[in-house]
Amino acid sequence: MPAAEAQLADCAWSYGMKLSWDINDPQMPQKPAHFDRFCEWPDGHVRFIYSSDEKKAQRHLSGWAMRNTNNHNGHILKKSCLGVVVCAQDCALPDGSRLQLRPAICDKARLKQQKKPCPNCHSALELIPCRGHSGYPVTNFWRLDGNAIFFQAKGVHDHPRPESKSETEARRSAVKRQMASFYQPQKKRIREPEAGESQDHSRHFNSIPSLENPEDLDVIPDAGFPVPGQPCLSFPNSDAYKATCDLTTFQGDIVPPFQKYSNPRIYLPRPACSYELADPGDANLSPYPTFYKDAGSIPKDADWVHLNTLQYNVNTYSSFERSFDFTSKQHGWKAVLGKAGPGERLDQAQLPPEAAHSQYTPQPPCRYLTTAPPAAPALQTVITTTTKVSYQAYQPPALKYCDNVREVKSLSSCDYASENTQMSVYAEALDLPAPVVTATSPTASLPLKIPRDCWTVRQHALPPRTDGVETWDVCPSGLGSTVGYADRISPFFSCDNEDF
DNA sequence: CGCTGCGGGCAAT
DNA sequence: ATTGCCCGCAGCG
Repeated sequence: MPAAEAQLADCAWSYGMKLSWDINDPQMPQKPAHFDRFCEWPDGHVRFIYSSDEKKAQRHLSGWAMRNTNNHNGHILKKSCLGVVVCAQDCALPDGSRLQLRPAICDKARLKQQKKPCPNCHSALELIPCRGHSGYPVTNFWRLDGNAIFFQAKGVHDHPRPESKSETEARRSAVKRQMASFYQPQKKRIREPEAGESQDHSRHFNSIPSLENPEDLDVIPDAGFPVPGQPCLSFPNSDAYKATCDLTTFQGDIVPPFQKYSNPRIYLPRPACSYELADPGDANLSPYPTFYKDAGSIPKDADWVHLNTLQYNVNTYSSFERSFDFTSKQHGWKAVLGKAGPGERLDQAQLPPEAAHSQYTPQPPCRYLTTAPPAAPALQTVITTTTKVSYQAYQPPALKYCDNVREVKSLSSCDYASENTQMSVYAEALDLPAPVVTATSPTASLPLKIPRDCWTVRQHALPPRTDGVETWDVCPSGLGSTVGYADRISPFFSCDNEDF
């Protein structure tokens, strides 16, 4: 897996953020010196510059479920996030994680999808809309200019990651094959793994955190979770990564897949830029042979059929969430939003974004990287205040400058990282309320372990924009990272942005 | 059948 | 004017 790791490491570095540009600029940077590796899970206010030869950029792919949004600008493709489909009852999958399906992009298909029952507990499915951009869905912008594809994201996803597109597709194709083989009379039930699907799954199994009592575990997060500041991290520890790869634990849905590790430290090695399927050579690692609990009642729904795989594929960071009381936050969020079924979106849309943000925020590791020590009461205060600030900041683009570096430093009880793993972040992006919650979450009681316990945020003397926007460098210690850290630090900066 | 991009149209700000 | 979003259409796999 060295190649994949290298890829991730590359992906973690954003050239696009080093340059000063906005997707709406009349002139894009001409002839970029080099291009960014494609990042499948961009989060936060990030910008990438891809080569126009980059296939995935050409197709405007994203791990997030992004749908086309008409912005009446033929030159800039805008997409907005659909969120994630979860079980309305928040039921636990066999491994303890939560269902997180990829919302169908097509409206009709999505409605249909939401009418289906939870493949795990048969209760309703529920679409968690994305409100990561000041109450609106996170938006991604694509613009082709010359030999470069410019990508800009606005907002921080305030929901878990859905399945990636490749995972969904793999699952669908797997279902087809599954059904095809099942309906062949006397066909053996223990199906042989098929390269096309197993390659994907094997990769994801490799990334499965092993756990029994997630709440008791130390977690070293990486990009397996929506990470505004580090959407594409490399594995912090490849040994640990391998340590979670005992595939024999996935050979049945009765045996808890993680029981072997009663008290492990969890590494969440899910590749953030996992758009490539793994080596088909791992075909024998497919979970399918032991898939069905009851071969006599094979569901026809793709989500059903592939559930066992899905739970590993899509929830590699669910254990992380649980480690941070994710579910309770989710419930709190639901409480605010009211009960919802399909079509809830409209109801939720009526809510002030502050409510959603302050109640429901799956907390990316990087947010915890700011090991802010405040206790819960302080958290509440900050949430209220900063969300307001953030929201206000979003309207009139009156710039206040982010000049308090010390506050940033105080966010992380850490040393300072090496210079060559830095990324730049524009202070202009500091506008989102969502990270406020997380940035101030007390981590002292949380079982989180941060890689090298350190992030660096410092003012950056990079190409000053004429509009007075300043640039910041943010870097996780010892790790290449990307962007969006601004979102985490925004509340403390009380920065307004220029509202891209 | 679903994904994707396009573009008309509407409503709110 | 901008932004968000709904809708339908067409091309594609």
